[in-house]
Amino acid sequence: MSVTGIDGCVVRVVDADKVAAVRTSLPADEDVFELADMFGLLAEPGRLRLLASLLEVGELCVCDLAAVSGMSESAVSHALRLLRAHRVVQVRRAGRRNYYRLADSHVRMLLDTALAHTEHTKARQTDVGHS
Amino acid sequence: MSVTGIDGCVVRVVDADKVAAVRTSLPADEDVFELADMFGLLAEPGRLRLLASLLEVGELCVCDLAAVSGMSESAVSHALRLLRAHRVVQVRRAGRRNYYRLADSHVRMLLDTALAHTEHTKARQTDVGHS
DNA sequence: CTTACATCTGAACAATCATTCAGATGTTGG
DNA sequence: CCAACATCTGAATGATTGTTCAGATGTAAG
Repeated sequence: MSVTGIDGCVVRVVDADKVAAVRTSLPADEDVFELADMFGLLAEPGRLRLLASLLEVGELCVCDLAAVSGMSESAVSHALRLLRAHRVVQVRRAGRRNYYRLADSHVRMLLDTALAHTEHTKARQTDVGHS
Repeated sequence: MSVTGIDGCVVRVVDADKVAAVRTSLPADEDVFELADMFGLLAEPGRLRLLASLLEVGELCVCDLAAVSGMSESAVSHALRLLRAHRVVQVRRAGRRNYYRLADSHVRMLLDTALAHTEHTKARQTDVGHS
C-alpha cells in the first residue's frame, strides 16, 4: 500500500518494517553473487560427481575422474579448469599426470551437508524395506 | 594404464582400486541429479535473496519480496513458481495477497551453512579493521 | 457489476553454459 | 630426438535459462 525507494526506484510495499529489517540483515550484493556462483559450481551433475569423488578419496588424476564420473576427459578438463579458476580444487603434478584435490573448505562443508542428507534419506528408505 | 567398462564403454584408468571404491560410494544417478537441481535453485542471486529473506523473516508477500530483492514482481513470481514446483517454498493466501515461506529443510540447512560462512568471513574482515 | 488491485502466466528474446572436436602443450622413456 | 602419452585449450554448437512484456486470472471494495 505504501511506497519506498530502493535502487532509487519506487516500489509498492505492504509491510515496510519487515522489508526494512530484512534488507539490512541480507548479505551484501557482492556476497550474494559470490554465493550464487559457488552454488552454480555445484549445480551440475558432472561437477558434483567430480567434487564428491574428491571429497571421498582425497586425490585423483584426470583420467580416473573421467572414469568415475562417466564424462569424457576433455569435459572433465574443462570442468576442472572452471573449478580451479574458482579455487575450489588444487592441482599436484606427478610426472605427466595431474592430481586434483579439494581446496575450499566452504565447498567441502556444503558438499558434506548435501551428501549427508542424501545418504540419510537413502538410509530411511532402506529401513522401510527392512522386513 | 589399464582399461575398464563403465557404461559399457572402455576407459583408461590409473588407480583401478580407487576408481572402483569411489564409484560404489558415490550417490546414485538419481540422487546426483536431484542434488544438482537443488543447488541450481540456489545458484541465482535473485532466488538466493528471496530464500535468504524468507529464512530471515519467515513469511513475505510477493510485492515485499520484490522490494527486498530488487526484482520486478513478474520476475519474483516466475522465481517463486519454480521454487514452488520444487516444493522449496509454500504459499498461504490472505485476501488478494500470497504469502510465501520456506518449506524444505534440506534447502534451509544448505542456506544456513552458506550464509553462516558468509557472515563468518565478514566478521573476520571486520575484526581486521578493528584498530 | 464494475473498478482497482495482486499475482500469475506464456511467448519471445538475450545470455549463459556444457559438450564436442581437433589440435596444442608439455611429459616420459627409449 | 622421437613417439606415445596425459592433459589442456579454443572455437563452435546445441541446450538451458532469466528477464521482459502484455495480458489473463482471481480477489476485494464501492
